[in-house]
Amino acid sequence: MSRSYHHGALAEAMVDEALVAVREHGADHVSLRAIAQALDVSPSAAYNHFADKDALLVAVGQCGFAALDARMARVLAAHPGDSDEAARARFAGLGRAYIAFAVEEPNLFRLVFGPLCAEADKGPESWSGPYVKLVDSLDDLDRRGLLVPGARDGLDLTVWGATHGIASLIIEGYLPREAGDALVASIDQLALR
Amino acid sequence: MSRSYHHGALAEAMVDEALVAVREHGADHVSLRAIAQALDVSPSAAYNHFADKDALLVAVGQCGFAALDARMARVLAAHPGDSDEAARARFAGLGRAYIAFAVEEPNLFRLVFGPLCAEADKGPESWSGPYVKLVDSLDDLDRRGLLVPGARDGLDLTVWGATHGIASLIIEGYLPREAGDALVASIDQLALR
DNA sequence: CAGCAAATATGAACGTTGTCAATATTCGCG
DNA sequence: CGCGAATATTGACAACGTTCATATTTGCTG
Repeated sequence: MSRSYHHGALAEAMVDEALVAVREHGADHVSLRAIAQALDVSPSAAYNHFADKDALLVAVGQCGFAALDARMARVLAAHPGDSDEAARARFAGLGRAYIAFAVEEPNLFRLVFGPLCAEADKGPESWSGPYVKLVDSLDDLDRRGLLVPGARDGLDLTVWGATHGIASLIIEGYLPREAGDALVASIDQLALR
Repeated sequence: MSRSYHHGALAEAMVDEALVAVREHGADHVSLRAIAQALDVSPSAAYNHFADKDALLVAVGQCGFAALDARMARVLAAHPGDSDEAARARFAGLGRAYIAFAVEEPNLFRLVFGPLCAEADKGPESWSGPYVKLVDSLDDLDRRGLLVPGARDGLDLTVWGATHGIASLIIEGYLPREAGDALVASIDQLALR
């Protein structure tokens, strides 16, 4: 036989394969059977590791979430230091990274923030990654007195919302890619000094 | 026979039925066959009026878009007058209406701004409705000198993005419903004076 | 080392779905 | 009336998610 009866690590292999399929064709238009076939495995083999096709997609979404978090972490690492300049660069970079992720991986972005994955892990606990990075960055700016007075309240909401919204609108074709930079500039102009 | 062989106005009837189904179960989880059955019509009858199942969903999305536009128009009509107060109320009301639509009709909102409908009518031409209402409102505030100096540039982007993003994040469960009001307050605080 | 239970994969099957081709029915116009 | 265009039907097809009974493999325990 070409392969051993047992695949060995089917769960992870299926997530990897599904990840590729999602990035290429979107979470809809992904077939469990096709993924199984690509892995030389019976279609029903998946049900030993995932309750559902949706469960597999949720696992893919968690990978996507991790990728977004890693991208934002990389930005923070790229602008270290205690200077005001660095703090500004970190803040702007976080927003740009968020939008860049959406633009480069729109199907993954849609899955991560779609109804399917949102049901799975709601609440900002598992959301600790990107969310606290934004909050920390804003706190940092605030501590340095770089924020417009009185602007801190609700600013995380506004910034996250604006970033997420612009990212969504760009990848759906409602706004051009340059809108990302314009958004960052506008937020800087509104909230920073 | 219960009804004539010809249904007469199948296209509109199918859109109406599909609209209900989308609002209840989401654009995914909508079956063309089920809609046809609800209308006592053969499954393939739809293909005389729509190229695709997707085409039908796009038509539903256009209804949803019209509903959003109508909601925003109603807000403008509810706060007439030339006063600064009215202008502020119109601006805040537009944002609240956008978010309220998303909260009350999340499945419709997702369809309207999803990849399916976005492909159909991209560009702000057909988008004239809600988008120009926002732009006009901002221009109005600017003309009255109610905007923070220098804030007008890119503010439509930021406001639309923030509103859209908050709406999305609320209906996916990442943010509580109150975030809508907080967002409006935060924008007022940042951009208005 | 033997053997047994748990884990894992298979195959066939079911019901459902979107879609198409061929056919039938109806409508409106000459 | 009759004929073409519009509209609906029937039947079929392939693909899908899912389940069940079965087969194979692994790893632990005696």
